[in-house]
Amino acid sequence: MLTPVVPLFPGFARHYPAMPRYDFRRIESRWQQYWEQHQTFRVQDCVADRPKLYVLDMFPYPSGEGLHVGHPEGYTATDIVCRYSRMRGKNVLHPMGWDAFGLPAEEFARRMNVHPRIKTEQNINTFRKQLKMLGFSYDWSRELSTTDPDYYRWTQWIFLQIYDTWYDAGCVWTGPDGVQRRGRGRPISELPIPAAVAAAGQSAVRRYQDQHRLAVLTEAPVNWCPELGTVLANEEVVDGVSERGGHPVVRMNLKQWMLRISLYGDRLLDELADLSWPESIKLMQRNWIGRSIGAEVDFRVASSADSQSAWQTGRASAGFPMRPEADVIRIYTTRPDTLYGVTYMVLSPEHPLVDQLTTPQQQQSVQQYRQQASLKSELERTDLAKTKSGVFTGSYAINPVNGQPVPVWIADYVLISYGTGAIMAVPGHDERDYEFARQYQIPIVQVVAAAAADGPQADLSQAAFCELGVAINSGPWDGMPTEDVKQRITADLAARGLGREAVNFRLRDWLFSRQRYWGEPFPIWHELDEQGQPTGLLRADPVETLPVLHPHVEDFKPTGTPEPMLSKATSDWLYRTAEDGVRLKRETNSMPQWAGSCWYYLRFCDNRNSQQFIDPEKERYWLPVDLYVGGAEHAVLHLLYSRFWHKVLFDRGHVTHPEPFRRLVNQGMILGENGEKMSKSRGNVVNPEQVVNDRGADALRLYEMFMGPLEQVKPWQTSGVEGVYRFLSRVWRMIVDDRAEQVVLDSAVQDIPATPEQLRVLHRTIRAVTDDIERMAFNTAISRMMEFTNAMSDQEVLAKSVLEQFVLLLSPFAPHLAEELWFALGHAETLAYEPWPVADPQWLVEDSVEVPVQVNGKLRARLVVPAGTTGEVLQATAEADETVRRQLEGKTVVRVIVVPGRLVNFVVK
RNA sequence: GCCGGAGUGGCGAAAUGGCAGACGCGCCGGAUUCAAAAUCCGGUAUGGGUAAAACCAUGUGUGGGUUCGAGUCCCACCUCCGGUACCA
Repeated sequence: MLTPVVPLFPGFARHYPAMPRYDFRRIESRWQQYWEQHQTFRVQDCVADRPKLYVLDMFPYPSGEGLHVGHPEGYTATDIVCRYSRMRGKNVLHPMGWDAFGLPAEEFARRMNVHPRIKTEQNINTFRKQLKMLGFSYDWSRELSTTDPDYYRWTQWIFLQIYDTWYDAGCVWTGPDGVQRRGRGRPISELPIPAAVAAAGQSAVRRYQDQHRLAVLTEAPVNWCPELGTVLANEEVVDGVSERGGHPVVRMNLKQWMLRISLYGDRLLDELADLSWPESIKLMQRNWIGRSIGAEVDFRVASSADSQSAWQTGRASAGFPMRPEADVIRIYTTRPDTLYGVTYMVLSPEHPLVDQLTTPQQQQSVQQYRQQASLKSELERTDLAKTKSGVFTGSYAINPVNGQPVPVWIADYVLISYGTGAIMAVPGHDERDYEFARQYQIPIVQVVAAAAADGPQADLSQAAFCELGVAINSGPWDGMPTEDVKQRITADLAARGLGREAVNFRLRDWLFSRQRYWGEPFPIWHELDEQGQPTGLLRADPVETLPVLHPHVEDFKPTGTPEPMLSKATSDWLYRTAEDGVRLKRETNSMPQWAGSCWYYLRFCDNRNSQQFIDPEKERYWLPVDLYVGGAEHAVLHLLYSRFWHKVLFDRGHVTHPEPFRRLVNQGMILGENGEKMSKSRGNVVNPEQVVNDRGADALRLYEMFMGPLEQVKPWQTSGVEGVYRFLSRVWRMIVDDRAEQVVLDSAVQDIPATPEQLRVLHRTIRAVTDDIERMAFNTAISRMMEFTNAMSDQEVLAKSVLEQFVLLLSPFAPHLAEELWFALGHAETLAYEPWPVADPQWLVEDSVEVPVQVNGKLRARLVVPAGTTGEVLQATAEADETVRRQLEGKTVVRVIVVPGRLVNFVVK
C-alpha cells in the first residue's frame, strides 16, 4: 500500500522534486527556509504558564577564517537540549551574537585602510551564514554584536555604574535573593568622607572619592607592545613576546584604568560553591583567586634590641596601626608559627623602604641590583629555573618574638605586587628561602619538627621542611602543633599590637584599558587647567549622552608611542568645554575585548530596549542562564570577569540573581585527524562548510555528537562522518520508498497497530534517548537510535505510529531530516513543538532476562529465566546447569551470592 | 614543581561494584551486479582447542590492596593532555 504524501505547504508543493534518495541538500535548505519564514524559534518573554529555560553558547569572535569544527560542537549540544526542551514544554531562550571588537579587524584596517567596522560586518555575515547552514534553532531576532553602538552604549553605561561604585567591605545586607552577605558595592555618593578631607575642600573630596571607586586610574606597570601599539594583559604575553604576532613587549609604568575585582575576592570565591560547574573549573577559579590566610607582622628596623622594649610598650597600648611607622617593615606570612626560624628578611627591589634602609657601603650594589631587576621582564624574574639572587641592604630589623636582629636583603623573588612586598625569610621551612639562604650562606634554623615518626621527616641539610608538624626552638610554643601555634602566635602578636591576622589574594586588579581603536571608548573626560594640563579630576559622561561613538581617524596605524589610537581623533572629538567653563579632554584609552562579553547574556533577554540595558521583569524571568556551554579556555578570565560585573550590578540593584551562570559545561577540543591541535600551520583543519556540502548539516551535527562525550578532547575522523551519514540514509530508506519518483512512504510502513516487539524496542529507545539527553550523553543517545534502526531492519511491516515517535526522538539531533520525514508521515506542521515521546512502563518490562552464573567470580554460564524469578529458583536453575555442575564437582561450596535478575556467584574451595 | 583530567580492540568509543568491548569506523567473507559504486547479510580482543562448535586460558597503562566479585573503590608508580608558575 502506498501512502501518498498529503498536504504540502503552500509554496513547497511547486518545488517538491523527485527525491528517491536521501537528498540532504534539498531537505536542509527547505527546512531552514521554513523555520525562517515561520519564525519557528522566535521566543516570547515572560510566558507565565511554561517554565523558562535559558541555554547559552559562548558567543564567538567572528574571525576572518570563518567557522571551525570546534564551534558546532558546543552549539549542537545546546541546540539538542533546546529542541528537546521545547518539546517538553519549556519556554526556551537560545540566542546567538558576536564578540566582535578586537585586534584582528584593526590590523586588517591598518593594512587595507578600511574601517574595522566594515571588515567586522563582513566576518559577521560569513559567520551568520555558516551558522544558519547548520540548522540551529536560535532566535535570530535577538542577535547582537558587541560592536553595535546600541550594545556598547550599555557597556559604557555599566562601566559608569562600576565607576560610580565603592566597596563597603563591612556592610552586612540581604539581597533580593534573600541571602545575607557581608560587603556591598554602594553608590560613591554614599562614601563616608573623613572630616579632614571634607575640610580640605570640594576637589579633595572628589579626589578621595576617585581613590575609592571600583574603576580607578592608576599608574601601573604594563606590558607595552610597540609593534601592536597597545598594552597587553599578562595573559596576552607569552615568553616575553605578544601572543599574537610574537612582537617584543616591554614593561613600563603608564596611567591605566584598573577595575578593583580583588575587592570582590571573597564573594567570587564563596559564591562558587553553589554553582553546577565542573569541579575542575571551580578549582581553577579558586586557585586563581588564591585566597590565603596568614598574618601581617611588623619588624622594626634597628641593629640592636636596645630601644625595642620601649617601642613594643608603645605598640601594646596604641595597637597595630593602619600604616607602620617609617622605620618599620610590615611583612605578610602564611606561616606565623615559624617566626622563631626567621634568619633574614627580604624586600622586593621596588619596596619604598629600600633607599632608606640601604647603608652607604651597600649603596652601589643595591642600586645596581635594582636597576637590573627593573630591566627584567616579569617572565625573567619569575623564571623558576634561574638561581635566586639578591643584595644585602646593610640594615637589620628586630624579630618581634625574640628580639633577634636579622639582616634585611632585597631580592627579586619577592614581588612588590603581593602581600606587603616584604617577607620574613624562614629558610628552614620554605623552599625559596632555603635556596636563597644556601646561595648566600645565611643560617638555617629548624623550628618545626615532624609530628609523626612515620610521616615526612625534616632533614635541613637536604631541603626545607615545609610540612606541618610541631614547634621546636620556638620559646613558649615548643611541642605545640603547627596549626595551633599559627593561631596563638597571631593572637599574641595582635594583643601586643605587633601583628594581626590578614587575608591575601593572588587575584590582582584588572587592567582595563587598551590603546586600540576597535574597542569601546570610555565615557570619561579629564578636566584641564589653564595650561591645558590634566588636573587629575575626572568627569563622567551623563548616561543620556551615551554611546560615546568612535571618532573618525585618517588611518589605523599605531601611534608608535603608548599614546592611544583614539588620541589621533580630531579635536572636536577630543575636547569640549563644560557648562561651567572647564576645559575637558576625552579619555582616549579604550576597553579590552572582555568588556563586551562580560554582560551579553543579559542583553539577549532584551536586545532592543532603548531605555534600559535590560527590562527588570525580563531579567527576573530569564536569569540566571540555566546552561552555559563553551570552551575551557575561558575557565578563568571571562567567567571571572562576568561574575564580577554581575555582582556589581547585583549590589547596585540592577540584577536580582547573585550569579549569572547556574550550570556550566565545557566542550572538549576537537583535534585534527592526526590527533594534534587543529591549525593552519599543521594543515589539519577541517572546514565545517565543506562537511555540510559533502554530507549535510544533519550528518555534521550527528557526527560531532557521536564522536564521544561532549567534555572530552577527541580527534576528528572523516570516516566517522561517513558512518553517521549512512545511518541517516538508512533512516530515510526505512520510512521513504527510495525507488519511487516522489517522496512516498515505503510500502513496509503501514497505518496498523504496532507489534509488541516493535513497541518494546520503541519504548526502550524512548527511555534511553531521553535519559541520555538529560545527561548530555549525546553519543550514547545516537547509539540507541542506531540500535533502533538495526532492530527494525528485519521487520517486514512497520507501524507508522512507531516511526512517528522515532522521528520525534531523532529530531533534536538531525532536525532537517526529521522534519522532512514528519512531513512525509503526513503532518502539515513543524515537529518543533510536538510533545516529546513518553516511554510506557508497560513496554519496558522484560519477559525474560539473561543472568550470568559465576564460580569464584568467573563467568561459567548464562541462564535465560523469566523476569521476576526468585533467588531460590535462580540458584536451583544455576546448580542444574551442565557447565556449572562440572565446575562445582569435587569442590565445597562455601557461599552463594544470588542477586535476583542480576547474577549468581558460587564461592567454592 | 604544584593542581586537575585521562589511559579499554587496528581506530572513535560503551559499561548504577555484577556477562568488558554496546554503537560506529576499518578490515575479512558472502549476496546483489556483466562489472563497479551504492545497498544488504555474516564475521572480527588475544592465545590455545575443534572439521566446525563446545570448551579452556589471558585481557581495561604498571604494581599492590579492599571485595564473593574491580575497567569502576583505595594506595603507590608510569605516560599523555589541560591549567599554573617564586603569591611568602
